[in-house]
Amino acid sequence: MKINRATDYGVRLMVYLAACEGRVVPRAEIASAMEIPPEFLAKIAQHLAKAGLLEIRQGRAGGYRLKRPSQEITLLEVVEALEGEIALNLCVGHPESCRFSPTCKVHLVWEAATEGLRDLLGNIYLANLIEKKAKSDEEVG
Amino acid sequence: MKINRATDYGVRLMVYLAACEGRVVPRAEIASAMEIPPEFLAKIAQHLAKAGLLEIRQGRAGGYRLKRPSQEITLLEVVEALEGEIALNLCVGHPESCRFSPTCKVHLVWEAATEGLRDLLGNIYLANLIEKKAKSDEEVG
DNA sequence: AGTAACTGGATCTTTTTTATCTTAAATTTT
DNA sequence: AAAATTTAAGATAAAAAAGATCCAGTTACT
Repeated sequence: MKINRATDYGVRLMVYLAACEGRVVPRAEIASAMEIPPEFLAKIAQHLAKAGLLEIRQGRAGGYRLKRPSQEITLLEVVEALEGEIALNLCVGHPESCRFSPTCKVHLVWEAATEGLRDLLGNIYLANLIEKKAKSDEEVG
Repeated sequence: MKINRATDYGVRLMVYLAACEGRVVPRAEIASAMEIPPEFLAKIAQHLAKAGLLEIRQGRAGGYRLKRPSQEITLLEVVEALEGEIALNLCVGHPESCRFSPTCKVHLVWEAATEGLRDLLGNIYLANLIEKKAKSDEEVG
């Protein structure tokens, strides 16, 4: 019951991009800053791109960039882009996988827990997750 | 981000035992009723026994039985007996595993989500999960 | 054209999960 | 005490998933 490494990396990637505000960031920079194996990062980025969460620029000054504003991308989207829809047990979302699920009270618990988790992650936006750079009027004023 | 099969089986086992109200239930019966490979079930039961959740009777009329009343055993205990303490990401419970965690806002999210999940499971008791047999005064009114 | 940067698919290694096999021990019945 | 039944505990194995890497090909800037 853990997210996998790819998801962890993917979240780091997205948060890093959010902090870069629209700049096209080369993969090597992210890999080094976030301590992610660069080749693995490439794969993760490709998934996130297919899910419409980031934009890939190929060619000489290529790299990655968020596709949408960081205020509009939730952690849930990032996680589910990489792991598929969250389901804490097989029977969640696939009741047919378990003969007992129609009458099973545990099934209901897994569903409730899954929903709770999805709700929580669905209310957190990348913008909430970046360390705010000190801005003059915030910092001094 | 799923419980594993052993945990699913373990929960079924515990709920089945809860429904059997203190009877010593042979492994074969549980395995067959709950559709769990018997040898695998044995391993799971051993774990749960070590965690003090069930009692194993060896020998001829042997089998398994809850160690404590079903009103006092939570789903959280069962899950954590089999998977270790729930932690949705490596960094939860082991902040030293990630260089970034001291300042990482995502870390806080994983912690909050983990706590949410543990709370939910910690408030559900085996007794809540068994199908009540129709009792005359409940059923007929 | 030349170079820098990413793609997409294949491959490979390691780890985890799931399951089984085997010998031994415990307990009840005869 | 012997026999029958039932589980223990450790080893092993098979399958699946996770994590990582490689490379030929493509894109785009200068």
